[in-house]
Amino acid sequence: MPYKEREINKLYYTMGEVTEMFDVNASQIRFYEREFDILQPKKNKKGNRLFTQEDISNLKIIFNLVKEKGYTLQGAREFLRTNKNEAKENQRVVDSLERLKSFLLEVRDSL
Amino acid sequence: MPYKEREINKLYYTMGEVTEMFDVNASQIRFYEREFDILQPKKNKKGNRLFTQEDISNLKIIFNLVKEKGYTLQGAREFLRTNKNEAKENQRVVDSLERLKSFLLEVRDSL
DNA sequence: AAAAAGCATGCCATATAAAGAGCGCGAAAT
DNA sequence: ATTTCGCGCTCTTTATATGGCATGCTTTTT
Repeated sequence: MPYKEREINKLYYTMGEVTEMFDVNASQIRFYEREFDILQPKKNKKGNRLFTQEDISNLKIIFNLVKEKGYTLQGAREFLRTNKNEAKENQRVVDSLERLKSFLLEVRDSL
Repeated sequence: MPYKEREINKLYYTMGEVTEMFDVNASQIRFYEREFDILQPKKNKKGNRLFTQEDISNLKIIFNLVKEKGYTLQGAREFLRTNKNEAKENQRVVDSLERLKSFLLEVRDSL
């Protein structure tokens, strides 16, 4: 009989659990769900939300950005969006700078 | 048209210059002055504001945080309190790159 | 069965934040 | 002397963010 961490690795959290966890009310969670694409909890046949660990994690990030860091919802959205593509963006910047460098060398040589 | 990092910097900027520089209206600048301790432009005998280079620099940082990054004023205040030096340095780099960019654009157009 | 609890959607109300607008005044410039 | 600019002040407006309610449907409890 293998050891299972059922409590810790819960599959799904209910709306009530989530509101208690973050000490907010349900309408705010639903509101955030509308505001942030990354929040997409599953729903059961009845329609009740089933928040995954991933959803909880995303909510933590969002609440941190908004409540601790002082981002607007808009700002938090953009932050999340650009952090997702962080690697891509870095590469893009590097490429851009490389092109810039060779251009500068050309300019210098033409003077 | 040589590229110069350093520009001849004015000692003081008037309210009109500042509002045009940031494309905002005066009440917002005055508002920010109340909201951010860091903003303390001098005033002449008449009471008109004399914005120093330092004030401009601080305004740039604030506008970047609020308009680009999506911070609330409250969030920007806290950010500045703990990251003022880093923010300054970042802004310095950004300014430098933007001057470089416009220089490059001029070069391109002159070809 | 009846009552209560939990959650759904949808709409409206509220609070605060952020920005803009109007005004009368005065100094300086044209 | 008229215009321009900016002052402080106050009032409004707009946007953001959150809360709350009405109603209805299941599930759980009494």
